[in-house]
Amino acid sequence: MKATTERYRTLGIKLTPQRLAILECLDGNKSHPSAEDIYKEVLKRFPTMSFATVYNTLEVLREKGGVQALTIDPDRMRYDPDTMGHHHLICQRCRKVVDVHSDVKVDIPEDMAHGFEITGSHMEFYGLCPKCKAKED
Amino acid sequence: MKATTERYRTLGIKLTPQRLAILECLDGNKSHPSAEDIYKEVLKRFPTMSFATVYNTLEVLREKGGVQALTIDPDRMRYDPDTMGHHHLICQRCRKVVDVHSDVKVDIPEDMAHGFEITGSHMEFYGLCPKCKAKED
DNA sequence: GTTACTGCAAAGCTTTTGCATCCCT
DNA sequence: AGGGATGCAAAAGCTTTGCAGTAAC
Repeated sequence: MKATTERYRTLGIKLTPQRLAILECLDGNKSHPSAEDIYKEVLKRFPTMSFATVYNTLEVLREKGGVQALTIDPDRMRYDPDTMGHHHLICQRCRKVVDVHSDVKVDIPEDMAHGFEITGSHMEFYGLCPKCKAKED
Repeated sequence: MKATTERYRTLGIKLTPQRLAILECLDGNKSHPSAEDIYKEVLKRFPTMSFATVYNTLEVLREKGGVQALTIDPDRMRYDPDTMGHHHLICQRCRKVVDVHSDVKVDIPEDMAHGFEITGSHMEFYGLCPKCKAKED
């Protein structure tokens, strides 16, 4: 059994060919794809694939912790199969997103937490990616 | 002349009663309102106010640096008149957003920048606000 | 056999745009 | 006076939903 299938099962959801294709598309994907990116990719293998199935599956995966929804793009949701804590570099010109795995522990002082019970954190670094920086001149 | 009016002029945009109302609504506003929040608020004083005017004005203000657009809410854009670098606490249940002004310098090691030219950063802390934490039990 | 997923289409929301009119400078 | 903003409505883009048929368990 493929590793992807195995991991899928551990999520405790019904396994379908479409869902398997979506998970394989996400597997190790560092491009932070949008739902449409995933749809287009999976469409190559499943010409009858529905957009609704992509959204439904992503929502289920998100609930089960199989994918992380990122709000880093003003225009659309982005998805990240890497659900371990990490941060992101975002190109403000072309919207490219790159992972930043940092050991730096991000903590907030107790007196600034305003009574919140903090469960996670995320750092975003904005700037220009190498390609867009080159075009700038 | 009111301080708000004065600051508005320094942005170099045409001053209208509607725009003034929007800026006054934003002035010192710590609630990180959505466009609709602002629309509803301004509607009280300008019953003929158009949604398009709110969006147009927010876009102009954003370009001129008079307001910051936040992508911290999956459902809608949020706006923040505080354009000085600061971070946010976000309640994942009710979407309440609270400012975090921290002196902690947020920097990324050169070797993790992936060639990006970094122009800014933003930290998000997720969790439950006091009210939602109380309901949790 | 049941449960629940798929696919299609339509609807829902937020945000944008076109255009005629009006108003600030 | 002229350029730009307003207001209205319609459109656009992303995402969700209802439903009948179908596949996974």
